Amino acid sequence: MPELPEVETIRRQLREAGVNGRVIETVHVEWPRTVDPLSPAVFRKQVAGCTIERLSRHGKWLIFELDGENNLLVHLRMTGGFYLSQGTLKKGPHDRAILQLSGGLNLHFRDPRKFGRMRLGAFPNGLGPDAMEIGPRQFFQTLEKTNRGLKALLLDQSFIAGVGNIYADEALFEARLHPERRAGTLSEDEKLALYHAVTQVIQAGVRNGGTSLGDGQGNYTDLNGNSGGHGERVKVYGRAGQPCVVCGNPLSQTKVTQRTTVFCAHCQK
DNA sequence: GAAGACCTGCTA
DNA sequence: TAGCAGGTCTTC
Repeated sequence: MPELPEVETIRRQLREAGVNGRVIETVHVEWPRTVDPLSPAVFRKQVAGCTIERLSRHGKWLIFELDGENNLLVHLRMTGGFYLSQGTLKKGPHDRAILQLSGGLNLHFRDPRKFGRMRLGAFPNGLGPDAMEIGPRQFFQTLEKTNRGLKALLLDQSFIAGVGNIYADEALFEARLHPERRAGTLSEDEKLALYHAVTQVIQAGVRNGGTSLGDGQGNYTDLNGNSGGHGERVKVYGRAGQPCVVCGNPLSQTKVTQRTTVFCAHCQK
């Protein structure tokens, strides 16, 4: 569930909570595959005793910059999230890993579907420029190298890092471009519209503290268990059959690259 | 590309 | 009970 804005919200909240500067004293791994390919024992050994110097992010990866050789790289995948507790450790039902930090702060990595991953490394591999930082030139260059469908391209993290299913649909709607439109057919104006749409949608998501939809179990909540405020601003995702906010025609739903895709067949060409 | 794998829990 | 989910990997 979490895309760039949700990860960024969590990063900011972790920083505000004073996680950086603390020593990781004890590491608990409750679901071994969370730390794959390392064994829990090796992972614990490598992480325990390190200081969290800074928290950064690239795309959907949260980066705990450590004082050792490695950084702790975390991907929340579909249902991952963090919460904090203080004092005596009480494990929650979906906790997959817990870092006990200096000062009695416990950082719980919660992940009902167990897809989330914690890795050790300098930096996550295979990512293109971050969606909050990509410039128009860079965006255009990559766009011009391919003739793939636009939705598939936006979801490709090696093209642009951080866009997921919700924000891809929202960006394509804002740009008035059909999700299966081929990159090679875009006019200069359309390329620019897409660039602005992607950056605007992502930035709006960050400003509003991320997107939560419905109240399902896997739904995104921030560090404090609160829903993101962007859900009510979503114009197409999850609104199939409802009227387009621009033209009033019902929104269409299809599958593109095996992902649910909602768009306005009238407005998006 | 497409399809399956990885997983659980909610909704219809 | 079947179907679906905000993500990525691997294997055709």
